[in-house]
Amino acid sequence: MYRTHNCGELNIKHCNYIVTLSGWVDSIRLMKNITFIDIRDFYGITQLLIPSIKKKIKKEYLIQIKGKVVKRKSPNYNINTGNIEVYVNKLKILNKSIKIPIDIKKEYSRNKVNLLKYRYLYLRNFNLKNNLIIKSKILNLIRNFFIKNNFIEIETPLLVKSTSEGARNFIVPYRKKKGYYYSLPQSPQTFKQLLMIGGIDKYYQIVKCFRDEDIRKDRQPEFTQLDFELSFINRKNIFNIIIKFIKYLLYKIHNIKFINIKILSYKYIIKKYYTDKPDLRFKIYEISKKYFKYYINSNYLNYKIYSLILPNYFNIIDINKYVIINLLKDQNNKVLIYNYKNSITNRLDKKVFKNINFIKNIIKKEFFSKKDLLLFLILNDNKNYKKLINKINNFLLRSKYLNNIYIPIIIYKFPLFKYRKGKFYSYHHPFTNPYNGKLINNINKIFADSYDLIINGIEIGSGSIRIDNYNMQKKIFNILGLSKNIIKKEFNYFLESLKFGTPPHGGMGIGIDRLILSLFNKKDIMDFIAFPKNYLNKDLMIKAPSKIIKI
RNA sequence: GGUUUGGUAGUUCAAAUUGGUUUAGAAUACGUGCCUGUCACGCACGAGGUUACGGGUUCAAAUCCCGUCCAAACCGCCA
Repeated sequence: MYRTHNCGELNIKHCNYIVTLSGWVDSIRLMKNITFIDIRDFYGITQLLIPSIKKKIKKEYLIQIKGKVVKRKSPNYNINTGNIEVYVNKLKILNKSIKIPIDIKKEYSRNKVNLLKYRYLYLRNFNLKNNLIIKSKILNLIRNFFIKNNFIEIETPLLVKSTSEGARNFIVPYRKKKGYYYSLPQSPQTFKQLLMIGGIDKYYQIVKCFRDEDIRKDRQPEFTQLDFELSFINRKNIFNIIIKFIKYLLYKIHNIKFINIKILSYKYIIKKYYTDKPDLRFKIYEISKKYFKYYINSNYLNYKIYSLILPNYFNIIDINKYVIINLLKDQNNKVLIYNYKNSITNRLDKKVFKNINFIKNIIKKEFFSKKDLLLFLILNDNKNYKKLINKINNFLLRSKYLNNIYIPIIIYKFPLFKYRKGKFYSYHHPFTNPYNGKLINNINKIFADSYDLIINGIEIGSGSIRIDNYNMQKKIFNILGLSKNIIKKEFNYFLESLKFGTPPHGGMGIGIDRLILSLFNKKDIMDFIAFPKNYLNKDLMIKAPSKIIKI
């Protein structure tokens, strides 16, 4: 027997037990007549006490010991097993280790070669290991949620057909006929729609997807997606499921019971935040010059004025210090602070503003609660004001007060197409239904029945109500400029399928790694993948891609 | 595909102002020894470098130039 207990479970209750433990040597503290060894396994660290050590033990040796659990003279409160130690009387080396090329305990900056090359060693790192545990738990929660809601998990093929639409495909040569290829799927899109046509009412799948594009901090060439699709639903039905799902996760993970998920149109979002993935944990935006003549005094016409809404979870004293110190470096800049109270008592800085309604309006529309604050940042219109705003923005984003705040948004009513280089492209994908099921002549003004889920500025997933009508699908392909030949070769099977009584259906794909990033306020997708690829889409550990060795 | 930055002990990083005798350092890891209570143990000593590789310029190259390889960030791309 290799062990009676693991290295993370022994405590004061186990005193006088004779135990056997196996694990890696985490650290050695050697003295003349006494030696301490920290032994580590998946579950934790236990201190061993060895009166006289005879064997040569080095770091990362795998050892097995037998001994008695005793109370420590001086406890270490930093670890779970800190009250006890094991008085060793048998020690066996199970496997030796050479000097290791990375420092397991260290937190490295991103993407060091050795972290990827010796990824199996860095998996022994406490944080990385914990991240993988988190991911496993979340996958479990996801499955629970969908099973509870009567979805069934169905696998779709990974060897599929290459299409000219969308991201580049990874291709796989076909052995039986030269010049023919499979492609790895970018998503199970058409397959899940075919499942709906096949009468599978509610489907979900946790599935690998592949996109041959360059990576970013939140992007890998192969990634895991939560994919789901349902029949006989409309947009609102799906929003309800998304809301229920996010609430479920936040409750199970962070014990957050009340959360307000906003549903906003694309038009509104873009107009207001100039981005389709805003982070609403605080709001900072420039007040458009067109309002100036009504609301701003003429002395300030040449200034840039930003409004900054700070919800009550910020510590205003900290923010004050930073924002004001930064802004007032240049004496011409100015900061004005309003809360709910002094805006209704009509406090007005007459030097700057003409009209209190301006301020009241912002407060009415933008405040989450009456404890929020509205700051006006009145900036000299020199070249540095953008840098300053950026700095403040970054400062707020890094703030510890944001750590447990989640503001999910569902954005809907995207454009159906985007026009680029003389061609129309699908904004979402070519199977998306138009917003009210009808096309109009002005293609630029057609909206889509599609939606994105954003949490704290991270795009978690997107989906749509799909086209369930043969003619509509054909029209969309035509607008996209797909030739008859391409339609026939790439999508014939799909078009055909729409002729057989297709149910109304829709769904969504959610990037699981990004979901985790947003739920844990993390930035780097690699931290949640056991064996990630580097910036050239290479695996430095197994050295892939590689030439094929012919035997 | 484009732009930019970088490659120095096993590892993480410095310095070496414009080429000039620098001992190319530190921390950590490693080795040897000392230490009865450590827990990031401590202390002493030691070993460790063809400055990524190849070529060029020069009396002289870590430093300047060219090429190759490797790495990082951003843009493009991600229907």
